Amino acid sequence: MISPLPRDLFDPACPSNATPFQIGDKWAGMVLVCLEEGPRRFSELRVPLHRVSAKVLAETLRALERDGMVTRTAYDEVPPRVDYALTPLGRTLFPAMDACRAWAAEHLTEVLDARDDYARRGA
Amino acid sequence: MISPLPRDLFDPACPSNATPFQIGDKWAGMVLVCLEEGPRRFSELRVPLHRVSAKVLAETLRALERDGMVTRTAYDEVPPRVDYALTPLGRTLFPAMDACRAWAAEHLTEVLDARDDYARRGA
DNA sequence: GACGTCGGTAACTGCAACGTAACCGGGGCG
DNA sequence: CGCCCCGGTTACGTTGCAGTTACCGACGTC
Repeated sequence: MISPLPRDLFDPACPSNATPFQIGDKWAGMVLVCLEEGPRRFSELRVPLHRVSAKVLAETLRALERDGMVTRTAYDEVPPRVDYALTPLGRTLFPAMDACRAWAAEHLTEVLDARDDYARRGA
Repeated sequence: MISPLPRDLFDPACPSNATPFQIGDKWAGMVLVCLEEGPRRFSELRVPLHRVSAKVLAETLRALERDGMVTRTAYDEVPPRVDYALTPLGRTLFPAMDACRAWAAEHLTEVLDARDDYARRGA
């Protein structure tokens, strides 16, 4: 067991949930963040990503595997076990992702204020 | 007239077209890039963004205006004239966008190779 | 009077994303 | 026997995004 994933990515206070950037599809960025500290099993990923159905998580993981961002390792055991880990290529995404998340953390309130102003002007 | 927009953003060689990142929606990032050098009219934006329908471009611009990224200025003239310009907040996005585009420029071939490998393993 | 310009909007259509629920194998366990 | 475990797959329905087409007003031009 590596360290737990303490963050709730769906917390409205979490900038990653409000970033205007996305990686690939809607969930791929969050999956990469969940893998940052080490390999995870399918069902471990489902805990922090509880808003994602198994189907969509499986599709997201296969897309990331296809693009060389993660590796999928199946162990021939009972009960079956599979884990997913970042590749070196996947790790190269973090600087860019961090820049996006930093932008969101810094400017989120400005965006929300702009939306309020816009709504009031329309009203 | 400011300088023209020479790049074809849909050129397969253009990394911005292959970035796994998006800003907001599918087109917003490209619109911001097109506005980087100065204000543009609606129909000027349609030239480099010729793959976007007028409807979607209008929706994208309104979303960016709502979020305080661009300003819309309508001149009461005949024929009507409207232009769009980046706000200071919109300009703050460029460092993060540049990080994303740099990632794509650097790693695009690796992603394409990974896809080829994946397709061959599946075949 | 017909047509073009500019910056859109409205209505319709198709399709991809996403969610839900059921089901799978192959063993362990009560 | 019957049910649980894990890591999914399959079928099916809904939602929302994107594209196409047609149309608008107010004026200039042929």
